[in-house]
Amino acid sequence: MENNRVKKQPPKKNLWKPEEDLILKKYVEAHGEGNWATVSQQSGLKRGGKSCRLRWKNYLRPNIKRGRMSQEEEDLIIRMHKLLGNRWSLIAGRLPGRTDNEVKNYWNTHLNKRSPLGKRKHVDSNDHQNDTNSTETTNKKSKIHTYPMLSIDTQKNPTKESNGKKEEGSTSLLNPLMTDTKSFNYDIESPFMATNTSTFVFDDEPLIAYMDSFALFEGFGYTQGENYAELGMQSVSP
DNA sequence: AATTTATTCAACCGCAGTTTG
DNA sequence: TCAAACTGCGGTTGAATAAAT
Repeated sequence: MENNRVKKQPPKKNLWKPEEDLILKKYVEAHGEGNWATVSQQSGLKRGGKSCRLRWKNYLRPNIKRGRMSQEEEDLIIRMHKLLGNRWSLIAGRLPGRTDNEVKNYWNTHLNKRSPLGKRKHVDSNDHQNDTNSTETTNKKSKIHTYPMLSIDTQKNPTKESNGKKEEGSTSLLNPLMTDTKSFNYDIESPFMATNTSTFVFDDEPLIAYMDSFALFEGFGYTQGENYAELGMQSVSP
């Protein structure tokens, strides 16, 4: 299925061509990253800045790791997704050489289906935000973020969702929430527990928010086996 | 062998946060 | 202070390919 997908590459609409890659690579190596909006003008590429940035970030930048995820990487994705939800850039930040897009795709195609509740759409179908207009509330940057493990209702947050730059691979998942402790509601769900659909709402910001999420994550001290047992999941190769 | 269905993943889209003038 | 431009993110799409019929 996923093997030998590169054997033949007929021209595909909007797919980057090797010569385009070369131009972009040389340009970035010469001028550095950033200023993506001007790349197409300066380099002659007929691509938008966002497309150039994405191509560089996901395929051209140094130290990109291609190919199958190792068991260790897969385990880490599962564990981190339990903690972080769909924070793909954060998860990818802990996987050297892997991109958020790759992690996201891998989750959606390989791991999500293994979840007892199936794909995210099924997960969402079970929660409050999917009552009626699910497409509005679950897609894009909806104000209510629902993750398998942790969701943060930012509408109840008087401050901005994030007051700082999202730091790729950083440890500041909950840091933005530290700015105001007055009225946060955390809906914590446990989709991996087949019978548990409980929702916990904290009126006060939990202590967890003050901790480095990854230090916390590591501090759980899970071994992989224990972690899977807790998740009700099994470590199964694709 | 031909057709249909399922899967994968690169790329795009829209939104929100940040920066700049 | 504000608006426009830029940047980065997660969700979604759709072509290519594999598998099933």
